[in-house]
Amino acid sequence: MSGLQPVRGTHDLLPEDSRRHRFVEETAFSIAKRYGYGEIVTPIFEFTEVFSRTLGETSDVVTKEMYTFADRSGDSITLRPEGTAGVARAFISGGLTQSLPLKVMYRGPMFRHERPQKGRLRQFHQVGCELLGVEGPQADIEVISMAWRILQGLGLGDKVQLEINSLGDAESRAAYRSALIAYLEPMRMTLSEESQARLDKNPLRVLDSKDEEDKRVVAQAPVMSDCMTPAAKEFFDQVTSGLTALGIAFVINPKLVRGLDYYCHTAFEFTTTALGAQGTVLAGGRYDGLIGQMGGPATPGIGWAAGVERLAMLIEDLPALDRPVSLIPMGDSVPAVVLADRLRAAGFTVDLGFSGNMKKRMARANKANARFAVILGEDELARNAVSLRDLDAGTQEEIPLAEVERRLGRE
RNA sequence: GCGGGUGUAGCUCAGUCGGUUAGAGCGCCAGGUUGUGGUCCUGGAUGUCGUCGGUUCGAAUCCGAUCACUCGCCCCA
Repeated sequence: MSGLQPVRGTHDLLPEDSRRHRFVEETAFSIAKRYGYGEIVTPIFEFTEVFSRTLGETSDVVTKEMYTFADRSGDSITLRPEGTAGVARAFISGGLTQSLPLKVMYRGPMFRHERPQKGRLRQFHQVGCELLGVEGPQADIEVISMAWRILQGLGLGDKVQLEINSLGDAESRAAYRSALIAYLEPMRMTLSEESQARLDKNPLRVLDSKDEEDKRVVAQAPVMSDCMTPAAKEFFDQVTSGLTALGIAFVINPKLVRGLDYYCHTAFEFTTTALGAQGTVLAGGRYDGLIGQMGGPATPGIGWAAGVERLAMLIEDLPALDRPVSLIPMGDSVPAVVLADRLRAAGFTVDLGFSGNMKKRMARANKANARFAVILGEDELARNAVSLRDLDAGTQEEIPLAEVERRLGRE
Protein backbone atom coordinates (compact mmCIF):
# COMPACT_ATOMS: atom_id res chain seq x y z
CA MET A 1 0.00 0.00 0.00
CA SER A 2 2.61 2.50 1.01
CA GLY A 3 4.28 4.94 -1.30
CA LEU A 4 7.60 4.38 -2.91
CA GLN A 5 8.34 0.87 -1.87
CA PRO A 6 8.63 -2.25 -3.89
CA VAL A 7 5.74 -4.62 -3.36
CA ARG A 8 6.49 -7.15 -0.66
CA GLY A 9 8.50 -10.03 -1.97
CA THR A 10 9.60 -8.22 -5.11
CA HIS A 11 13.06 -6.98 -5.82
CA ASP A 12 14.97 -4.73 -8.14
CA LEU A 13 17.89 -6.38 -9.85
CA LEU A 14 20.61 -3.79 -9.93
CA PRO A 15 23.36 -4.32 -12.50
CA GLU A 16 25.45 -6.36 -10.09
CA ASP A 17 22.57 -8.75 -9.24
CA SER A 18 21.41 -8.78 -12.78
CA ARG A 19 24.80 -9.97 -13.91
CA ARG A 20 24.54 -12.97 -11.60
CA HIS A 21 21.10 -13.81 -12.95
CA ARG A 22 22.31 -13.45 -16.48
CA PHE A 23 25.22 -15.75 -15.80
CA VAL A 24 22.89 -18.43 -14.43
CA GLU A 25 20.48 -18.19 -17.34
CA GLU A 26 23.08 -17.97 -20.05
CA THR A 27 25.06 -20.87 -18.67
CA ALA A 28 21.91 -22.97 -18.58
CA PHE A 29 20.86 -22.01 -22.07
CA SER A 30 24.22 -22.43 -23.71
CA ILE A 31 24.64 -25.90 -22.24
CA ALA A 32 21.06 -26.88 -23.10
CA LYS A 33 21.67 -25.83 -26.67
CA ARG A 34 24.22 -28.61 -26.98
CA TYR A 35 21.49 -31.05 -26.03
CA GLY A 36 19.24 -29.68 -28.73
CA TYR A 37 16.96 -27.57 -26.58
CA GLY A 38 15.50 -24.39 -28.05
CA GLU A 39 13.91 -21.59 -26.12
CA ILE A 40 10.17 -21.32 -25.69
CA VAL A 41 8.65 -18.09 -24.45
CA THR A 42 5.13 -18.42 -23.14
CA PRO A 43 3.04 -15.61 -21.70
CA ILE A 44 3.60 -14.56 -18.16
CA PHE A 45 -0.12 -14.94 -17.48
CA GLU A 46 -2.66 -17.50 -18.57
CA PHE A 47 -6.31 -18.20 -18.00
CA THR A 48 -6.58 -19.34 -14.42
CA GLU A 49 -7.81 -22.77 -15.39
CA VAL A 50 -4.52 -23.56 -17.11
CA PHE A 51 -3.01 -23.70 -13.65
CA SER A 52 -5.95 -24.83 -11.58
CA ARG A 53 -6.53 -27.77 -13.85
CA THR A 54 -2.91 -28.88 -14.07
CA LEU A 55 -1.95 -28.23 -10.49
CA GLY A 56 -5.19 -29.53 -9.04
CA GLU A 57 -7.83 -27.53 -7.25
CA THR A 58 -6.59 -28.56 -3.84
CA SER A 59 -2.87 -27.97 -4.16
CA ASP A 60 -1.34 -25.26 -2.03
CA VAL A 61 -0.18 -23.35 -5.04
CA VAL A 62 -3.70 -23.08 -6.33
CA THR A 63 -5.55 -22.59 -3.06
CA LYS A 64 -3.39 -19.94 -1.47
CA GLU A 65 -0.48 -18.83 -3.59
CA MET A 66 -1.74 -17.69 -6.96
CA TYR A 67 -1.89 -14.09 -8.13
CA THR A 68 -5.32 -14.23 -9.69
CA PHE A 69 -7.43 -11.33 -10.91
CA ALA A 70 -10.20 -10.53 -13.34
CA ASP A 71 -9.13 -8.60 -16.41
CA ARG A 72 -11.28 -5.94 -18.04
CA SER A 73 -13.35 -8.42 -19.92
CA GLY A 74 -14.02 -10.38 -16.79
CA ASP A 75 -11.81 -13.34 -17.56
CA SER A 76 -9.98 -14.88 -14.66
CA ILE A 77 -6.27 -14.42 -15.25
CA THR A 78 -3.38 -15.77 -13.20
CA LEU A 79 0.26 -14.78 -13.13
CA ARG A 80 2.12 -17.98 -13.75
CA PRO A 81 3.33 -19.72 -10.58
CA GLU A 82 5.46 -22.20 -12.54
CA GLY A 83 6.52 -22.93 -16.07
CA THR A 84 5.33 -26.39 -17.01
CA ALA A 85 1.63 -25.64 -17.32
CA GLY A 86 2.22 -22.87 -19.84
CA VAL A 87 4.49 -25.04 -21.93
CA ALA A 88 1.99 -27.87 -21.87
CA ARG A 89 -0.76 -25.46 -22.91
CA ALA A 90 1.40 -24.14 -25.74
CA PHE A 91 2.11 -27.69 -26.82
CA ILE A 92 -1.57 -28.45 -27.10
CA SER A 93 -2.86 -25.14 -28.44
CA GLY A 94 0.10 -24.48 -30.71
CA GLY A 95 -0.10 -27.64 -32.72
CA LEU A 96 3.29 -28.87 -31.57
CA THR A 97 1.94 -32.35 -31.19
CA GLN A 98 3.34 -33.10 -34.63
CA SER A 99 6.92 -32.33 -33.72
CA LEU A 100 7.88 -34.87 -31.12
CA PRO A 101 10.11 -35.21 -29.29
CA LEU A 102 9.96 -31.60 -28.24
CA LYS A 103 12.86 -30.16 -26.29
CA VAL A 104 12.43 -26.70 -24.87
CA MET A 105 13.97 -24.41 -22.31
CA TYR A 106 12.30 -21.47 -20.68
CA ARG A 107 13.24 -18.71 -18.30
CA GLY A 108 11.58 -15.79 -16.65
CA PRO A 109 9.59 -14.55 -13.70
CA MET A 110 7.12 -16.67 -11.75
CA PHE A 111 4.72 -15.44 -9.09
CA ARG A 112 3.55 -16.94 -5.84
CA HIS A 113 1.88 -15.14 -2.99
CA GLU A 114 3.89 -16.64 -0.15
CA ARG A 115 5.64 -15.34 2.91
CA PRO A 116 9.00 -14.17 1.59
CA GLN A 117 12.23 -15.57 2.90
CA LYS A 118 15.78 -15.62 1.72
CA GLY A 119 15.71 -17.34 -1.65
CA ARG A 120 11.93 -17.24 -1.75
CA LEU A 121 10.25 -14.23 -3.27
CA ARG A 122 6.80 -13.44 -4.57
CA GLN A 123 8.23 -12.62 -7.94
CA PHE A 124 11.12 -14.94 -8.56
CA HIS A 125 12.83 -16.38 -11.60
CA GLN A 126 13.23 -19.84 -12.94
CA VAL A 127 15.00 -21.51 -15.77
CA GLY A 128 13.59 -24.85 -16.73
CA CYS A 129 13.38 -27.46 -19.42
CA GLU A 130 10.73 -29.81 -20.72
CA LEU A 131 11.19 -32.87 -22.86
CA LEU A 132 7.95 -34.13 -24.34
CA GLY A 133 7.24 -37.31 -26.21
CA VAL A 134 9.86 -39.73 -24.95
CA GLU A 135 8.65 -42.71 -22.99
CA GLY A 136 11.91 -44.39 -22.15
CA PRO A 137 14.31 -43.76 -19.30
CA GLN A 138 16.89 -42.26 -21.67
CA ALA A 139 14.87 -39.08 -21.44
CA ASP A 140 15.14 -39.06 -17.65
CA ILE A 141 18.85 -39.66 -17.86
CA GLU A 142 19.40 -36.91 -20.40
CA VAL A 143 17.39 -34.35 -18.53
CA ILE A 144 19.08 -35.07 -15.21
CA SER A 145 22.55 -35.15 -16.68
CA MET A 146 21.92 -31.88 -18.44
CA ALA A 147 20.90 -30.35 -15.12
CA TRP A 148 24.07 -31.71 -13.60
CA ARG A 149 26.23 -30.26 -16.37
CA ILE A 150 24.59 -26.89 -15.93
CA LEU A 151 25.21 -26.90 -12.19
CA GLN A 152 28.80 -27.82 -12.85
CA GLY A 153 29.03 -25.08 -15.43
CA LEU A 154 27.93 -22.68 -12.70
CA GLY A 155 30.70 -23.95 -10.46
CA LEU A 156 28.28 -25.55 -8.04
CA GLY A 157 29.30 -29.16 -8.57
CA ASP A 158 30.44 -29.70 -5.01
CA LYS A 159 27.76 -27.58 -3.36
CA VAL A 160 24.75 -29.59 -4.44
CA GLN A 161 23.59 -33.12 -3.98
CA LEU A 162 21.31 -35.07 -6.25
CA GLU A 163 18.46 -36.90 -4.60
CA ILE A 164 16.31 -39.18 -6.64
CA ASN A 165 13.33 -41.43 -6.18
CA SER A 166 10.74 -43.27 -8.21
CA LEU A 167 7.06 -42.70 -7.79
CA GLY A 168 6.39 -45.76 -9.94
CA ASP A 169 3.71 -46.05 -12.57
CA ALA A 170 0.01 -45.54 -11.92
CA GLU A 171 -0.49 -49.10 -10.73
CA SER A 172 2.47 -48.98 -8.33
CA ARG A 173 1.38 -45.65 -7.04
CA ALA A 174 -2.15 -46.77 -6.28
CA ALA A 175 -0.84 -49.84 -4.49
CA TYR A 176 1.61 -47.82 -2.49
CA ARG A 177 -0.92 -45.23 -1.59
CA SER A 178 -3.25 -47.75 -0.07
CA ALA A 179 -0.40 -49.53 1.69
CA LEU A 180 0.67 -46.26 3.20
CA ILE A 181 -2.82 -45.33 4.30
CA ALA A 182 -3.30 -48.77 5.78
CA TYR A 183 -0.15 -48.26 7.80
CA LEU A 184 -0.75 -44.68 8.89
CA GLU A 185 -4.47 -44.68 9.57
CA PRO A 186 -4.30 -46.70 12.82
CA MET A 187 -1.66 -44.27 14.09
CA ARG A 188 -3.54 -41.22 13.04
CA MET A 189 -3.72 -39.72 16.50
CA THR A 190 0.02 -39.87 17.04
CA LEU A 191 0.68 -37.79 13.96
CA SER A 192 1.11 -34.05 13.98
CA GLU A 193 -1.88 -31.93 13.07
CA GLU A 194 -0.39 -31.13 9.67
CA SER A 195 0.25 -34.73 8.89
CA GLN A 196 -3.27 -35.72 9.83
CA ALA A 197 -4.46 -33.25 7.25
CA ARG A 198 -1.94 -34.61 4.76
CA LEU A 199 -3.18 -38.09 5.39
CA ASP A 200 -6.52 -37.05 3.98
CA LYS A 201 -5.37 -34.73 1.26
CA ASN A 202 -2.09 -36.14 0.14
CA PRO A 203 -0.83 -39.15 2.08
CA LEU A 204 2.57 -39.27 0.37
CA ARG A 205 3.36 -35.89 1.88
CA VAL A 206 3.40 -37.39 5.35
CA LEU A 207 6.66 -39.00 4.34
CA ASP A 208 8.62 -35.78 4.25
CA SER A 209 7.21 -34.24 7.41
CA LYS A 210 9.75 -32.43 9.55
CA ASP A 211 7.98 -33.22 12.78
CA GLU A 212 10.14 -35.47 14.97
CA GLU A 213 7.31 -37.72 16.09
CA ASP A 214 6.11 -38.06 12.49
CA LYS A 215 9.60 -39.03 11.42
CA ARG A 216 9.59 -41.86 13.95
CA VAL A 217 6.28 -43.13 12.65
CA VAL A 218 7.34 -42.80 9.05
CA ALA A 219 10.63 -44.57 9.59
CA GLN A 220 8.76 -47.88 9.80
CA ALA A 221 6.37 -47.13 6.99
CA PRO A 222 6.26 -49.24 3.86
CA VAL A 223 8.41 -47.86 1.06
CA MET A 224 7.53 -47.30 -2.54
CA SER A 225 9.89 -49.91 -3.85
CA ASP A 226 7.90 -52.65 -2.03
CA CYS A 227 4.88 -51.79 -4.10
CA MET A 228 6.45 -51.18 -7.47
CA THR A 229 5.50 -53.24 -10.45
CA PRO A 230 8.38 -55.06 -12.17
CA ALA A 231 8.09 -52.65 -15.09
CA ALA A 232 8.37 -49.60 -12.85
CA LYS A 233 11.30 -51.13 -11.03
CA GLU A 234 13.03 -51.85 -14.29
CA PHE A 235 12.47 -48.27 -15.40
CA PHE A 236 14.03 -46.86 -12.27
CA ASP A 237 16.96 -49.26 -12.48
CA GLN A 238 17.70 -48.06 -15.95
CA VAL A 239 17.64 -44.45 -14.85
CA THR A 240 19.98 -45.02 -11.94
CA SER A 241 22.39 -47.18 -13.88
CA GLY A 242 22.46 -44.57 -16.62
CA LEU A 243 23.42 -41.94 -14.07
CA THR A 244 26.06 -44.23 -12.66
CA ALA A 245 27.49 -44.81 -16.12
CA LEU A 246 27.74 -41.05 -16.52
CA GLY A 247 29.55 -40.76 -13.22
CA ILE A 248 26.81 -38.69 -11.64
CA ALA A 249 26.59 -39.23 -7.89
CA PHE A 250 23.14 -39.48 -6.37
CA VAL A 251 21.35 -40.55 -3.24
CA ILE A 252 18.13 -42.49 -3.41
CA ASN A 253 15.68 -40.76 -1.11
CA PRO A 254 12.57 -42.92 -0.69
CA LYS A 255 10.83 -40.01 1.01
CA LEU A 256 11.17 -37.70 -1.96
CA VAL A 257 7.62 -37.32 -3.29
CA ARG A 258 5.52 -35.12 -5.52
CA GLY A 259 2.10 -33.86 -4.62
CA LEU A 260 0.37 -34.03 -7.93
CA ASP A 261 -1.25 -37.02 -9.54
CA TYR A 262 0.24 -36.74 -12.98
CA TYR A 263 3.76 -37.24 -11.70
CA CYS A 264 5.17 -40.72 -12.11
CA HIS A 265 8.43 -42.60 -12.18
CA THR A 266 11.43 -40.38 -11.70
CA ALA A 267 11.42 -37.52 -9.21
CA PHE A 268 14.65 -35.71 -8.43
CA GLU A 269 16.03 -32.68 -6.66
CA PHE A 270 19.39 -31.02 -6.42
CA THR A 271 19.71 -29.62 -2.92
CA THR A 272 22.18 -27.59 -0.92
CA THR A 273 22.62 -27.01 2.79
CA ALA A 274 23.81 -23.46 2.20
CA LEU A 275 20.39 -21.81 1.94
CA GLY A 276 18.64 -22.83 5.13
CA ALA A 277 15.15 -24.15 4.63
CA GLN A 278 15.15 -23.24 0.95
CA GLY A 279 17.61 -25.95 0.09
CA THR A 280 16.12 -27.16 -3.15
CA VAL A 281 17.83 -25.47 -6.01
CA LEU A 282 16.62 -27.49 -8.97
CA ALA A 283 13.81 -30.00 -9.02
CA GLY A 284 11.99 -32.04 -11.58
CA GLY A 285 10.33 -35.22 -12.55
CA ARG A 286 8.38 -37.21 -15.04
CA TYR A 287 4.78 -36.24 -15.74
CA ASP A 288 3.37 -38.69 -18.24
CA GLY A 289 -0.20 -37.91 -17.25
CA LEU A 290 -0.15 -34.16 -17.59
CA ILE A 291 -0.78 -33.51 -21.27
CA GLY A 292 -3.62 -35.99 -21.33
CA GLN A 293 -5.13 -34.50 -18.22
CA MET A 294 -5.12 -31.10 -19.89
CA GLY A 295 -7.04 -32.44 -22.84
CA GLY A 296 -4.20 -33.12 -25.25
CA PRO A 297 -3.12 -36.41 -26.76
CA ALA A 298 -1.51 -38.69 -24.18
CA THR A 299 2.11 -37.62 -24.29
CA PRO A 300 4.88 -38.52 -21.87
CA GLY A 301 6.94 -35.70 -20.48
CA ILE A 302 9.76 -34.90 -18.12
CA GLY A 303 11.34 -31.67 -17.02
CA TRP A 304 12.82 -29.62 -14.27
CA ALA A 305 12.94 -26.08 -13.01
CA ALA A 306 15.68 -24.25 -11.19
CA GLY A 307 15.40 -21.17 -9.01
CA VAL A 308 17.60 -18.46 -10.45
CA GLU A 309 17.77 -16.46 -7.21
CA ARG A 310 18.82 -19.51 -5.25
CA LEU A 311 21.48 -20.47 -7.74
CA ALA A 312 22.71 -16.89 -8.02
CA MET A 313 23.21 -16.76 -4.26
CA LEU A 314 25.41 -19.83 -4.34
CA ILE A 315 27.73 -18.59 -7.03
CA GLU A 316 30.99 -17.20 -5.76
CA ASP A 317 32.95 -16.23 -8.83
CA LEU A 318 31.32 -14.51 -11.72
CA PRO A 319 33.20 -14.29 -14.96
CA ALA A 320 35.21 -11.08 -14.94
CA LEU A 321 33.90 -8.05 -16.75
CA ASP A 322 35.79 -6.76 -19.78
CA ARG A 323 38.43 -4.31 -18.71
CA PRO A 324 37.58 -1.02 -20.35
CA VAL A 325 39.88 1.49 -21.98
CA SER A 326 39.49 4.80 -20.18
CA LEU A 327 39.65 7.95 -22.23
CA ILE A 328 40.77 11.08 -20.46
CA PRO A 329 40.18 14.33 -22.30
CA MET A 330 42.03 17.35 -20.97
CA GLY A 331 40.46 20.31 -22.69
CA ASP A 332 38.09 19.92 -25.59
CA SER A 333 35.97 16.79 -25.12
CA VAL A 334 35.20 16.30 -28.81
CA PRO A 335 38.39 14.42 -29.75
CA ALA A 336 37.69 11.98 -26.90
CA VAL A 337 34.10 11.46 -28.00
CA VAL A 338 35.31 10.78 -31.53
CA LEU A 339 38.00 8.37 -30.37
CA ALA A 340 35.54 6.62 -28.05
CA ASP A 341 33.18 6.12 -30.94
CA ARG A 342 35.98 4.77 -33.10
CA LEU A 343 37.14 2.32 -30.42
CA ARG A 344 33.65 1.15 -29.55
CA ALA A 345 32.95 0.51 -33.21
CA ALA A 346 36.13 -1.55 -33.26
CA GLY A 347 34.84 -3.64 -30.38
CA PHE A 348 36.59 -2.13 -27.39
CA THR A 349 34.83 -1.42 -24.13
CA VAL A 350 35.38 2.25 -23.52
CA ASP A 351 34.88 4.25 -20.37
CA LEU A 352 34.50 7.96 -20.90
CA GLY A 353 33.24 10.04 -18.00
CA PHE A 354 31.13 13.11 -18.42
CA SER A 355 33.01 15.45 -16.13
CA GLY A 356 35.95 15.85 -13.86
CA ASN A 357 39.53 16.96 -13.85
CA MET A 358 42.38 14.66 -14.65
CA LYS A 359 42.83 13.37 -11.15
CA LYS A 360 39.19 12.50 -10.89
CA ARG A 361 39.20 10.81 -14.26
CA MET A 362 42.25 8.77 -13.43
CA ALA A 363 40.61 7.63 -10.22
CA ARG A 364 37.55 6.71 -12.20
CA ALA A 365 39.63 4.73 -14.66
CA ASN A 366 41.18 2.88 -11.79
CA LYS A 367 37.85 2.07 -10.23
CA ALA A 368 36.52 0.86 -13.55
CA ASN A 369 39.41 -1.61 -13.55
CA ALA A 370 40.73 -0.19 -16.80
CA ARG A 371 43.94 -1.64 -18.11
CA PHE A 372 44.81 1.43 -20.17
CA ALA A 373 44.06 5.11 -20.02
CA VAL A 374 44.33 7.18 -23.16
CA ILE A 375 45.11 10.77 -22.30
CA LEU A 376 44.07 13.30 -24.91
CA GLY A 377 46.05 16.37 -23.94
CA GLU A 378 46.25 19.53 -25.98
CA ASP A 379 50.00 19.16 -26.49
CA GLU A 380 49.70 15.59 -27.74
CA LEU A 381 46.71 16.35 -29.96
CA ALA A 382 48.63 19.19 -31.53
CA ARG A 383 51.12 16.55 -32.62
CA ASN A 384 48.29 14.17 -33.63
CA ALA A 385 49.20 11.95 -30.74
CA VAL A 386 47.87 10.76 -27.38
CA SER A 387 49.48 9.45 -24.22
CA LEU A 388 48.84 5.81 -23.52
CA ARG A 389 49.11 4.88 -19.87
CA ASP A 390 49.38 1.32 -18.71
CA LEU A 391 47.56 1.41 -15.39
CA ASP A 392 48.85 -1.94 -14.22
CA ALA A 393 52.49 -1.15 -14.92
CA GLY A 394 52.26 2.56 -14.19
CA THR A 395 54.14 3.34 -17.40
CA GLN A 396 53.18 5.85 -20.03
CA GLU A 397 54.22 6.72 -23.57
CA GLU A 398 53.14 8.93 -26.39
CA ILE A 399 51.76 7.23 -29.51
CA PRO A 400 50.23 8.49 -32.76
CA LEU A 401 46.48 8.94 -32.57
CA ALA A 402 46.01 6.71 -35.59
CA GLU A 403 47.67 3.78 -33.85
CA VAL A 404 45.52 3.54 -30.75
CA GLU A 405 43.52 0.50 -31.88
CA ARG A 406 46.62 -1.31 -32.97
CA ARG A 407 48.41 -0.66 -29.69
CA LEU A 408 45.42 -1.63 -27.56
CA GLY A 409 44.70 -4.70 -29.61
CA ARG A 410 48.21 -5.92 -29.27
CA GLU A 411 48.05 -6.42 -25.53
C1' G B 1 -1.45 -18.10 6.31
C1' C B 2 1.13 -19.25 11.53
C1' G B 3 5.28 -18.42 15.23
C1' G B 4 10.24 -15.96 16.68
C1' G B 5 14.11 -12.05 15.72
C1' U B 6 15.68 -7.33 13.68
C1' G B 7 15.07 -2.08 11.81
C1' U B 8 20.32 4.08 13.75
C1' A B 9 24.70 7.62 7.61
C1' G B 10 25.23 4.81 0.82
C1' C B 11 27.28 -0.13 3.50
C1' U B 12 28.65 -2.89 8.25
C1' C B 13 27.46 -1.63 12.96
C1' A B 14 28.11 1.04 18.30
C1' G B 15 24.85 4.12 21.23
C1' U B 16 25.15 2.82 29.17
C1' C B 17 19.80 3.83 33.74
C1' G B 18 15.13 7.59 29.20
C1' G B 19 18.83 13.27 29.58
C1' U B 20 20.48 18.17 26.28
C1' U B 21 24.95 18.73 20.01
C1' A B 22 23.50 10.66 17.74
C1' G B 23 28.92 8.01 16.87
C1' A B 24 32.92 4.59 14.45
C1' G B 25 34.91 1.97 10.28
C1' C B 26 34.30 1.55 5.12
C1' G B 27 32.61 4.35 1.08
C1' C B 28 31.76 9.49 -0.81
C1' C B 29 33.64 14.73 -1.52
C1' A B 30 37.76 18.30 -1.21
C1' G B 31 42.91 19.39 -0.49
C1' G B 32 48.24 17.79 -0.17
C1' U B 33 49.82 17.25 -6.63
C1' U B 34 47.12 23.95 -12.51
C1' G B 35 48.15 17.35 -16.98
C1' U B 36 48.32 11.64 -13.68
C1' G B 37 45.03 6.54 -10.48
C1' G B 38 45.77 2.44 -7.17
C1' U B 39 49.45 3.67 -1.24
C1' C B 40 49.81 7.65 2.33
C1' C B 41 48.46 12.32 5.04
C1' U B 42 44.81 16.33 6.19
C1' G B 43 39.98 18.16 6.19
C1' G B 44 34.53 17.83 5.01
C1' A B 45 29.36 16.22 4.29
C1' U B 46 26.11 12.82 5.73
C1' G B 47 20.71 10.89 9.33
C1' U B 48 12.36 11.82 8.52
C1' C B 49 17.08 6.95 14.54
C1' G B 50 11.57 2.27 9.38
C1' U B 51 6.50 4.77 9.92
C1' C B 52 2.32 6.43 12.89
C1' G B 53 0.55 7.05 17.64
C1' G B 54 1.09 6.80 23.14
C1' U B 55 3.71 7.40 28.14
C1' U B 56 7.07 11.35 29.98
C1' C B 57 9.49 17.73 31.88
C1' G B 58 12.37 14.95 28.21
C1' A B 59 12.20 9.01 23.73
C1' A B 60 17.02 6.23 19.06
C1' U B 61 16.11 4.14 24.12
C1' C B 62 9.74 2.47 27.28
C1' C B 63 4.52 0.89 25.30
C1' G B 64 1.05 -0.06 21.08
C1' A B 65 0.06 -0.48 16.07
C1' U B 66 1.92 -0.75 11.25
C1' C B 67 5.46 -1.62 7.27
C1' A B 68 9.86 -3.98 5.66
C1' C B 69 13.59 -7.50 6.22
C1' U B 70 15.07 -12.03 8.48
C1' C B 71 14.73 -17.26 10.76
C1' G B 72 11.46 -21.43 11.23
C1' C B 73 6.50 -23.90 9.89
C1' C B 74 3.19 -24.83 5.70
C1' C B 75 4.63 -25.33 0.66
C1' C B 76 7.99 -24.89 -2.84
C1' A B 77 12.58 -23.08 -7.17
